[in-house]
Amino acid sequence: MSIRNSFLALLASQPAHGYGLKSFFEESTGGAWPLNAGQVYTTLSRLERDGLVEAEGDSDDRRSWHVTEKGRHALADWYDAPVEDRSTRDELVIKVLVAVATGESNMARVLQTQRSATMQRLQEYTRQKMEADPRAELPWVLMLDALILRAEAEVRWLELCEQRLELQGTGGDRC
Amino acid sequence: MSIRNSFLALLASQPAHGYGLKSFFEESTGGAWPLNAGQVYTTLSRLERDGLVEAEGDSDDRRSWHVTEKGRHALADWYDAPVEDRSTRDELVIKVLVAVATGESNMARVLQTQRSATMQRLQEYTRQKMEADPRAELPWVLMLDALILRAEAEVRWLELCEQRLELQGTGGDRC
DNA sequence: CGACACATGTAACACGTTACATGATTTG
DNA sequence: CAAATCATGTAACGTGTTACATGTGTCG
Repeated sequence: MSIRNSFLALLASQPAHGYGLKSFFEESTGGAWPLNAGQVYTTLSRLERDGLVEAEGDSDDRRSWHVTEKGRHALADWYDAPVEDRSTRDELVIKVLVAVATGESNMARVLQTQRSATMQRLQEYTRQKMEADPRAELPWVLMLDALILRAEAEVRWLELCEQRLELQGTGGDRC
Repeated sequence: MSIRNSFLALLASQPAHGYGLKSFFEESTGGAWPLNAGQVYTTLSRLERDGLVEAEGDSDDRRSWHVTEKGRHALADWYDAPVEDRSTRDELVIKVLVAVATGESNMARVLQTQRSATMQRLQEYTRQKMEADPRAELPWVLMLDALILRAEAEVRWLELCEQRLELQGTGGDRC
């Protein structure tokens, strides 16, 4: 629902045409979620189908979209309700749990591979955060904050898994 | 790909029929990801279509599935490659960033609503973790670890957002 | 002129999800 | 006997994603 509702949010603040929504969405996410141009229009079609947005000019060239009253309600609902916990569907968690459940022989390697990758990402995010200007690139900085905190949590979880499974990490990739 | 690959993982450790896969998957995830029965068979059809699994008995009653050589490769690929970072698509992150980008007036409320909800979850997870037996319910305990670490990271991020946006949290829902 | 941003759209697909229909077997 | 569990499947749908086709305007 992220793209859908994001479009709703922009259109509630001001009408826009498809391409504008694309730019807005990508800027909002600090460029971390690039959209395929086509996706903009499939998403708009679905919003229109559900009566949440309407097109202003029927012209072929630049259709201007605006939110309906129903759309405003849907947006308010989005903002009002806290996002549900989707961690139970997280691919990494599932992968590790399934590996445990099947008695996967390379358990230790799976955990270490992931930990290395996540720590490398962590370094890269941290580097980028130092280079970023919080005033000029607020979305990107907020995104980096999220990315970093998530990655840290992931590393901690992987270490916890190693402990609980009584696996000895090599420690070689710790820094 | 989680369900798909989880099925592959079980079938690589031993052949099974559809219902068995369902039970296995739900036990592996500590019951945190319940499957609709139908989903098992749609997933198996897709795996079969892609040549990753095959059905043993053509009987109507209890078809036994096993993994193919190609399926074993696919599984190895899954285990070998670290899971990509999907945090950039996280609904909460997007929601907050979009709210910031549109100058949403109720920014503070959105953040606080979410923080309250997440902290409540956190409490509930912590309570359940205390009640759980790590030896008898390892999957569920590992899942709870993940849930807790994620929730903690989420709370920290929300607080960081408040700071960066120079919003004063009420602090009333801190405990 | 050529590259790039602007601008719109269709068709097809991926995975996950639900509702629904059906029946056998086990257990209280 | 009734309820729960075991067991299989289909049809339809949701969001997100890609590949593809098409064309205008602008700037170096």
